[in-house]
Amino acid sequence: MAVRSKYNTKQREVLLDYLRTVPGEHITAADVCRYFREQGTPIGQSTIYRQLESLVDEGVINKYIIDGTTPACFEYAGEESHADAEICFHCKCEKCGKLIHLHCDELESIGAHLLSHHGFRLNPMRTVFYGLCEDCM
Amino acid sequence: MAVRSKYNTKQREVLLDYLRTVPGEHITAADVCRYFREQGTPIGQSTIYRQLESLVDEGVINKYIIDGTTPACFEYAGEESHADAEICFHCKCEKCGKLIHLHCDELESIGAHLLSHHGFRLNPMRTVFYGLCEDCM
DNA sequence: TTGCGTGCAAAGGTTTTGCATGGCA
DNA sequence: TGCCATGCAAAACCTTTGCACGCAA
Repeated sequence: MAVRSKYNTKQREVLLDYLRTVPGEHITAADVCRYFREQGTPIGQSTIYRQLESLVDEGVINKYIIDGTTPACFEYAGEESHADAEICFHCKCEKCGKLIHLHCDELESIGAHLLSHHGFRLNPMRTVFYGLCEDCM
Repeated sequence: MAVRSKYNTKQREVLLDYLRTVPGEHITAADVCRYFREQGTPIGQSTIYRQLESLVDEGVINKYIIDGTTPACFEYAGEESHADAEICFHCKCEKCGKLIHLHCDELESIGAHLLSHHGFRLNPMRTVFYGLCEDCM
């Protein structure tokens, strides 16, 4: 990973600028489209999809896929060495569809447990806990 | 959960019959459609999607979503009463597609943790851990 | 008889692709 | 100058929905 794209275009630059202003937030491709449209400097959606894909490959942003029916969301991860990258878990309510983002040390430990006891390297970015949220219980 | 559907239609019956013949295999909605079409007894795709959804709700089959662009796949899980069934977690390898069933007290404790600390009632039947298995690491 | 299940067709929504144009190096 | 990136439109894709008809209980 960390394969830089060949060209440094204006679109790539402003997209990165925007992503840097919302670290830790989860935004969709549609959010990005809307943001630049409302700024008066729209970017083609294919460009946005293609740039986001590149940035994921480079490790600059993370991509979260919740399920097949909701759009994928992206999160700025940082451009330095990301040894300190935060792990984010997701809980999705089966009833109201609400998505909850969790940063929790205890949950992070299950990754280590799965690896040491079950020989399985958990990918938290792809893993979603299904169940019932507080309001729907 | 485990809410039986009200009617026992012919389509539901043959769909279940088919699923029972491929336990442990991962099949897509399109696979099911094609199977019955080739059998000469086609079933409408909306029926298939709706029945599969019901069966997931009832816990008879599991649904696995790899990502947003590939079709979801389903796996027969069994119809025994799940009232006293032990809790079973699933790990799916993103690379080879292998599915691992886990019975583990430590993992079960995360359900309690999610409930007490995050107000979220985990549904283990629907939750899949994605990552890499031992062979693919 | 009641109302759920079915099936066709069409919509829905996200993501990808074709292709001509424009811009970076 | 040589490619790559862009952007528009349209396609591709899986899945869901509307609606009339049929069938289970």
